[in-house]
Amino acid sequence: MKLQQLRYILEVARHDLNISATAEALFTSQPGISKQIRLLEDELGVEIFERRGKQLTRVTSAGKRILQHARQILGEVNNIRMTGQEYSNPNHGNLSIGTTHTQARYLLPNTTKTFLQRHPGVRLHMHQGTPIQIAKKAVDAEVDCCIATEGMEQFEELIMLPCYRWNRCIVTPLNHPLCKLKELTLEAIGQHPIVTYVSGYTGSSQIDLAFQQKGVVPNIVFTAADADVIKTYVRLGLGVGIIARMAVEKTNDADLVALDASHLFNFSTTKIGLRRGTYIREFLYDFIEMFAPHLTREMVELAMQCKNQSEVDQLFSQIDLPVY
Amino acid sequence: MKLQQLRYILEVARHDLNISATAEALFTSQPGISKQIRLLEDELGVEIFERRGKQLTRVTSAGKRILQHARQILGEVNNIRMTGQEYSNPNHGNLSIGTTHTQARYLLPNTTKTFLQRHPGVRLHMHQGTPIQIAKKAVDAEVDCCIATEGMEQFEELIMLPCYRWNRCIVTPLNHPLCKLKELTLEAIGQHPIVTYVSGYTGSSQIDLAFQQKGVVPNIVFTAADADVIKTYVRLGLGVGIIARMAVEKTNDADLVALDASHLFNFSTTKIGLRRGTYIREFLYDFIEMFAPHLTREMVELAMQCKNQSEVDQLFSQIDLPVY
DNA sequence: GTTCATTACGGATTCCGTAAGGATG
DNA sequence: CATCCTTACGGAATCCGTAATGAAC
Repeated sequence: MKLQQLRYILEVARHDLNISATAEALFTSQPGISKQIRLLEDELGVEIFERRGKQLTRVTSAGKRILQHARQILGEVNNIRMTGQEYSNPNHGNLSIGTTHTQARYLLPNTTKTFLQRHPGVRLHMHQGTPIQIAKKAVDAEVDCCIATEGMEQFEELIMLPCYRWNRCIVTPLNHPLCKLKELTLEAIGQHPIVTYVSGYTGSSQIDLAFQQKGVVPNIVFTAADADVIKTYVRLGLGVGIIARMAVEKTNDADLVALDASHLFNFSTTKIGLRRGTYIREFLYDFIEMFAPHLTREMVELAMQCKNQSEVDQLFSQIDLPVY
Repeated sequence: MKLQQLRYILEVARHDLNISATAEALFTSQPGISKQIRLLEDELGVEIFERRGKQLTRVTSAGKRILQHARQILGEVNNIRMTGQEYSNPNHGNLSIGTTHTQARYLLPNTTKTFLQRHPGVRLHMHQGTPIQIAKKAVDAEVDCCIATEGMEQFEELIMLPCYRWNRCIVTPLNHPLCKLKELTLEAIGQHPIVTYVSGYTGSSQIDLAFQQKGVVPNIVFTAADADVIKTYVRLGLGVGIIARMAVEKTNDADLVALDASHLFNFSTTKIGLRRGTYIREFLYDFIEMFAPHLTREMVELAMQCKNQSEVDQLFSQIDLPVY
């Protein structure tokens, strides 16, 4: 049994059982992969892939188990590699973080700035995308961690650490009718066209939920993936915006009015997602703690040992998260 | 990184950092191992072993971590191998069980007989030894599981599943003064020379404990590793025996009197020890359940996922064990 | 001087890429 | 006939054993 054989079967499984495509992706030849897989199957005495003629049709039952173990093995191999790097060059390396626009634009700048000053040898890579996209990248080990508010729950392999809680505000042009109300209500908001986040982004599900519970059908005329775009359309008079409170800046947004709407929507919690079994380098611990001070190395280590997310949630149930 | 390199560093660590001895044990050459280790260290950029001149003196801090991961990897590699065997030949294979004399002689015969009938393709190997010896074999994967009453607690890597509870009896020659007592007491026993188990065997610690708590100093004239030897010396009139109740047989021991002593000693619990992360083949599940019917496949799987022994103990806290 | 790890080197094996062959839809 | 896996084969790299070298106790 060779490590590459394990790598090959995993990659072939990932590429829909297409050896040619796998070979291309791995910059090697089909016959090479084909042969190694056969050799492994011969050695083990079991077929890992089911074949119809010369086509791989599906993973056998034994294959499924073997793939599971192989995944584990390659994860540990990576951990060994990381251990090597960590000790040979603790201050150098790469840190890849998947985030959404909201985090990258409004929350992370301070953290990253300090981080880069403290760790001049580390190169930081920001992968931006939808929560689901970046969660997938975390699962596939393309990024070391991901930061988002929703969409990560569906990935069993991710451990999610709560970072902070936040709520929304309504942004309107100056002198908008909504500004004159004594009390902001969903019903009142519902009478105006609304501009807000695309479904699946930045806690948008809580917005839908709140309106639904009140029996108000919001007139959402436009949705965007980030607050900057939303604010632009609010400025154009297209409607009132519902965005995260931290996405309003005093200096840049002086031409807008931000009305706090914390009483109208449930709070959302932004989380850091880490792949189970991933190696956490010293500077990643540092980054996490800088971003969310309660996520000390000790807490993160405890959380990483949890078997499922509910254990993690329990671990943090006593902690007061910062509110933005 | 190669699997053999990982195997080599583990074996060298196991052989007190002696590459020559390791080479001999693995039937290969020193230079081969030496070189592969160097190659691995070069690849990782860290020394795994500390050297004084050309001698390996100890494992570096990075090395300790790497060894940990390597252990994990080779365990999974073995699991893949076992999966292969399981599927290619579910009814054939080897089952190695480490046990003490007491189990092998008095408890296991029925189980093994039925087992061999049910699984004609499986070859059963009994490794006999002290509880500590067989626990070590389980840790080193030389046996698939071990069965003993004490001595296994000190091995973190073992998951211990309770099988049954048992207590002792006093065996004497016919017409011995102890037989005439209305009530058997430790004080009475203490007035006769005693023949019992060697320390570390078959719950001997409970015997010491009971006497100690009563303030009686037992006159132990002879100890042996098994009840058969003890009974022989009782027959010779050397003293009264304290042995496990299940070690008395009606037919063979008609020339002895067995006095129940359950009220004098704490009950002991015999357990099956399984190495954490070990692969359990179908027929091993069957063997375990035949030996201890409450240890169903489901229960064993649950127990194997426990992080520490106290979790396991909790899992079985509600279960009524058989008493012998 | 004995033990033990490293370096040097040569033979055998393994790996991997190209090219050709065969099966499927 | 286009796609895709397998077999065949040759060159390159790797592995492993023997022999020689050198450091430590």
